[in-house]
This record gives sequence, C-alpha cells and structure tokens, in this order.
Amino acid sequence: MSPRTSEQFKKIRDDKKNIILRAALEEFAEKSFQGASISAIAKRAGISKGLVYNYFLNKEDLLEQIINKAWDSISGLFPNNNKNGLSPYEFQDIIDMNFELLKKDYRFWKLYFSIAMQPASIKFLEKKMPEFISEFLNVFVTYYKQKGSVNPEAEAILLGAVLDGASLNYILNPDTFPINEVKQMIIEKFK
Amino acid sequence: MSPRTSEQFKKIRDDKKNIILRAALEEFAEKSFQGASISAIAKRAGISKGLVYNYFLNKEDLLEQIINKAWDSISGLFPNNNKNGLSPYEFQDIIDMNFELLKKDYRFWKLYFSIAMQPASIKFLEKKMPEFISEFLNVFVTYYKQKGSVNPEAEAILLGAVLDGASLNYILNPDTFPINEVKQMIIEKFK
Amino acid sequence: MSPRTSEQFKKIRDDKKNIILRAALEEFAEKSFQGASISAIAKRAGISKGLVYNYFLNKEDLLEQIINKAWDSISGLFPNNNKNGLSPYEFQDIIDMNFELLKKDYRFWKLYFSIAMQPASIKFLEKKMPEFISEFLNVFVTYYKQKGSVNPEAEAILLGAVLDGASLNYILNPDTFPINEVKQMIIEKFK
Amino acid sequence: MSPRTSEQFKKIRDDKKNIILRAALEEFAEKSFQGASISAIAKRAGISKGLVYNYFLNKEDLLEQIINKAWDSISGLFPNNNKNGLSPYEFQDIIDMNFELLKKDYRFWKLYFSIAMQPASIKFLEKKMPEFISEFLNVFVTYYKQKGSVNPEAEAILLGAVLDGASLNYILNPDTFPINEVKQMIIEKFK
DNA sequence: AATGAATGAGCGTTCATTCAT
DNA sequence: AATGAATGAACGCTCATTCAT
Repeated sequence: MSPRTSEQFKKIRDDKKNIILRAALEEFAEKSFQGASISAIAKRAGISKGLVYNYFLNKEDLLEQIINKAWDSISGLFPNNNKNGLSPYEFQDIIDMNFELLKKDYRFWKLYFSIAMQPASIKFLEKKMPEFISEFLNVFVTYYKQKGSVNPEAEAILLGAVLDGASLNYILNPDTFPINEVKQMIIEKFK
Repeated sequence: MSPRTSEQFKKIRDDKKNIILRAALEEFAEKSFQGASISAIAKRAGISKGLVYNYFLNKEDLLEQIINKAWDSISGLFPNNNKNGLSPYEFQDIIDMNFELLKKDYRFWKLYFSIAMQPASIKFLEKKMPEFISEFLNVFVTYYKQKGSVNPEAEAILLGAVLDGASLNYILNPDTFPINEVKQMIIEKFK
Repeated sequence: MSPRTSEQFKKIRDDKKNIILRAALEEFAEKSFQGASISAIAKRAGISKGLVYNYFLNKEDLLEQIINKAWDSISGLFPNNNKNGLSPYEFQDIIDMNFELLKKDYRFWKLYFSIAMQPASIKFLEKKMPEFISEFLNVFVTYYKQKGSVNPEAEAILLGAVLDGASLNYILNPDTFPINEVKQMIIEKFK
Repeated sequence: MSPRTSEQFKKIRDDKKNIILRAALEEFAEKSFQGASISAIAKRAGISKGLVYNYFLNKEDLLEQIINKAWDSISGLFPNNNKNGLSPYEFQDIIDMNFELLKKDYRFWKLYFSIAMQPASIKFLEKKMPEFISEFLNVFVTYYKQKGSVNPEAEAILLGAVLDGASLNYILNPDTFPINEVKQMIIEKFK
C-alpha cells in the first residue's frame, strides 16, 4: 500500500547495480569491450536490456564504473611511505599483492589487458591508464635507485614487464600456470 | 600480345591477396578484430568491398590467414636441432629473434596479443594458439633441462612470460620502451 | 483532526491534475507531442512518472484533455447571439479576443498549430479539429453575409487564414512580431 | 560479366536517391520529422532500412537534403531586380508563385510548416530558416516602401502572415480550400 | 495517492555478407 | 577479377507503460 521508503529503493539500486557491474565485467572479460553486447550483459544479469540504462548512462559508463571501482579497491593497498623507499619485505609484499589481486579477480585483469591494447578507442582511459601504470612503476624506480642499480628506470620497466607477462599468462591459463613457483622466481631474480 | 599464362594469373592473385592481408592486419592492429570493418580494410587496400570476398571466405578467414602466414614465417626461424638442446649462443639468438620480430612488425604482435585475450570468441584459435605457444616453450624447457635447472618447466614458463611482458610493453610504447637495455637484462638474468 | 471529506479529496485530485496538464502543455509546446516524454512532464510537474498514469490513461489522453480544457474555456467567449449576426463592435471584439487568447497562453497555440499539422496521427483530433474550426468560421460567414459580401464563405475563410497566419507568426516570434499594428490593419482591411 | 561502368552506378544512385527523398518527404509530411521512422521511409521507398544509409548520413541529413533541394528550385523563381522594387504585375506574380508552389508540392510545405514549429530541435535549420523568411519579406518591404506605405515593415509582415495563413489552410484542406478566390482577394486587399 | 524499478517494443544506425552486372 | 548496390541481423539506446510495494 504505502510506497517504499527511499532507503528501500537505495538498497534495491545498490544491489542491482552490483549485479549488473559483475555481469558486465564477465562479458567484457570474455568478449572484450567491443565484442560484448548490452543484451548479453542484461541476460547474464537476469534483467531486461532497458534496465541497464536505469543504472548506467551508456556502455562506456559501465566500463568506467568497473574500472573506477577496481581502481579504488587497489589504490588502498599501496604502501604510503614509498618516498622513503621500500624494504626488501615491502618489495616482496608488492609482488605478492600483484598475484593476490590476480587470483582474487582474474576477470578484471583480463579486461584490463584487453582494453590496454586499444586505449585510444575509449576516451576516459587515455588519461587514467598512464597514471595507473606510472604510479606502479615509480615505486620500483625508487626501490632500485635506493639499491644502487646502474639503470633503475630500465630495471623497473623490466620488472613491470615481467609482472605484466606473468599476469597475462596466468590469466590465460589460470588452471595450469605455476603461479607460486613463478612468483618465487621473480622475487629471487628481481629483489 | 600473348595471353597471360596461368602462372601470371596466380602471381596477380597472390599479390592482391597480400595487399588485402596487409591492409587487414593494419586495421585489426589499430582497431582490434571486432572494431575493424571490411569496408575500411577494402578502402585501405584500394579495392572494393566485394573483392575481399573473392579472396577470403569471411572476416574470420582473413584473420586466420594473417595468423597462419605469420606463423609459417616465424616457424622457419627456430633452430631445427632443438632436440639436442641449445647452445648459449643459440639461446641468445632466440631472445634476439623475439625482439627482431617485434621491431619488424609490431602491428602483427599487437594483433596477436589482442586476440590472445579472447581466444574463445575466435573459433580456430582455440587449437592453434596453444600449439604455437607450446612450441615456443618447449625449446626453453629443453634448454633449462640441459642446464640442470631444478624446475625447468616453471623456468621456461617464466621466461615465456617475461618475453610476453616485454613484448607487450614495447608494443604499447614503441617509442619510449628501452628495448635494448631490457633485452640485455633478460639475457643476463635468464641465460 | 477530522478526516477529509470526499470534496476535499476531489479538490486535491483536481489541483494535481491541473499541475500535470500544465506541465504537459509546456513540454508539448516546447518539444512537440512526439518529442516530449512522460518522464520530463512528470519531472516538470514535480511528481513521479507512475503518478501520471493515475490521472491519465496514456500520453494521448493527456493531449486530449489539454485540448478539451482549452476548447471549453474558449467556447464560452463567443457571443451567443451570433444567429442575429455581429455588430461591427462585436466583430472587432472577436479579433481582439483572438489576440488576447494568444498573448495569454501562446504555448497552447503553439501546441495547437503543431498538432494541426498532423491530425491523422492523433486519432481523436480527426473529428474535433474540423468542429473547432468551423464553429469559428461560421461566425464570420454570418457576419459577411449580413454585410452583403459577394462571396461570404471565401471571405470568412480568408479572414480565418489571416488570423491563423498572424497567430502563427506571433507564436514563432513573440518578441518581435508587431502584434498591435497587425491587429489594427486586420480590423481595417477585413471589417 | 564485366562490372558496371561508373555512369551506370551514378544513374542507379541518382534514381534511388530521389525515390528515397520522395518517400521521406511523404512520411515527414504525414507524421512530422520526429514521428516518421526510417523503417517506414524505407518501406515506402521499397527498399531495406540499411540502404537509406548508403545514400544519406542520417535522418537529419535526409531532411536537410529535402530542404536544400526545394530551396534551390524555389530560389530561382524570385525576381532578380528587387532592388528597384516591384511593379504591380510583379507583385501579383509573386503571390501567384506562392500558390503555384503550394499546388505543385503541398507536402513539402506541410513539412515546412511542421518544422517551422520546432526549429530549435533541428540544428541546421536555425540559420537556414530565418534567411529563407527574411529573403521573402524583404521583397515586400521594398514594395510597400516604394508605394509610400506608412508602416511598410508591418504591412510586409502582415502580408507574409496572410500568405502563411492561406498556405497553411490550403495544405490542411487542399480539396475544399477556395484557393483561387482567396488569391484574388489577397491581391486586391494587399497590392 | 504515490513511488520508481522494470519491461519490451521500437528507434536510428552499422556492418558482414550476397549478388547482379 | 571486380564493382558497389542491396540486405538483414544485430547493435546501443529511449521511452510509454506496468506493477509491486
């Protein structure tokens, strides 16, 4: 009889929004942003096509909110005092963190790599992507400088590339990739 | 004027086919397989849309022939006697080769990585891709076994991942990636 | 507190209904019937989308009730004794009235002209529209007959057309159209 | 066997383009620009929906080309020497022309009036429309100045309004509107 | 009397593919 | 061997309308 309260509506909205975000992430990861369709996302979320647009402005907004949500949850994990450099333990923690994030949601990272390949085709990523990458790299540059490396920039770039490569291979073969051995070997060779 | 021989006709067909393949590769690399259109490929090749279908069954066949052609030209570069293992020189040669291939045609590798992310959505790749990768890896497994590594499979997989990661980063930033320094560092750390 | 009487409920309903009708008229006038959306009408009326359907059957019903309401309030303004013809004063009054109605609510007349153009696409107007126009015209036919015009029907139709044309031009440029000069000239030329 | 020549293609294109323009004009006139659908236009033209986009950029481009085509054919009809003013014969010719154009293609003018009501919603018309109208009006202002009218601008505006009104009424009732009588009366009253 | 989540048909548009020439 | 007109399915998106609360 009486209309729902705004708290009830908010709850419904938040829940449904997360269901759609999840479905979209899965479709994007499997088919790429371009290859995924709103129809398929809606079907996977168990709702009608039109409802997606009750929660998101458009397809790109869906992607943006997926990225932002992940970005927020990742940003909190970085050490704050990286101006003073990293201890060997912290270095190892960051490598660990990289693989923990992968295991927790390899689908997001599959999406991440697939959009990294066509950043120009998605407007808001042209600024976001380089920021994200350089924040990661700077931590390593500082670490290698502090260690007295001959070429800390190149070494950091290589480490970044190694983590990318290992992540990529894990993502493509999550069941057979020897993630723990690889992680250990990376720590030994690059610490 | 004598009529053209069937060899001459074949030559013309092959030349045109290669022009189309090249145009398709460039479009696929820039816009991704899904984002590229037959129209744009035809325009880039300087022919009509319809003619593409005289040479190729469909869009996916275009992709398949691009991959196969590249695959053939790469396969020839591998040492034949890899049953007997690699000498350190040959090991270094393979790493060199990896980066030479990248520099020669980074567009192909951009396409390669971008489709590697969605193997399920492109039927013929589901079989081809793993073959391609394992052929590459086997060479390294043999090498590390011969060197007496504790875990030659994992070490080979890591090296494969490193090469993937470095390649990927080079592709995304061909102008700023310190490719030669990185190559040297990889050889030192993984030989 | 005593419970509200049914008259009070009716009053509330009528007020809300008029708010919606007003909002709908404004949206229709600005964006055309086809271009206006129920969402925007509800937002302008400060209510929810769903509530519109508590008061009106559908979008077309909204339009119909706008027209009927205006029609009723206009009909009352016509002289009752038009069977006996119009005095020159009454003639002038009707012309005046035409422009007073325009000034009072030019948005309604904008809507009126815009739907007049597509009567076939709005079912209920196919009958209503001609009635409305001929009632207006008959007054002028009687006037010109009484004046002894050679072709009173044609003269009445021309006058109707002149009023339409002047109204239309006023609606499209309410700020620059010299409405008073034009009115005077119409009275001089057509009385 | 041999492909069609470019002349043959041009012929096909021109013919088909005109068929589509005609179908679009009819749909726009009956349902308004907003109310008409590309589907219905294609069906009326006897072609598939997709083909419309082989000939026109989008729905608005269709409208623009209809307007421009009509505009070009009308512009040629205006007297060139209107700087020197109009003789009474030329004045009458212009009134005649107005009605001849109406008779020749009253559907275009129906569209014209219907878009005149929402010029803001169609970008390219915001500039085109006022130009079109003022070109028409200027001829009359010059005429009335030359005749020594007290208020030539207002008189020209009234005449414009009268022609609009008569045109509008003819368009809405092409079969019953006494176009010739009305034309004569306009010439008498406004020359 | 009132909300806004939800639906589904239809919109404008794109594009892989076919086909007459 | 070659053209580009033509199709039709699918896309992203909008919106009138319904309904549980």
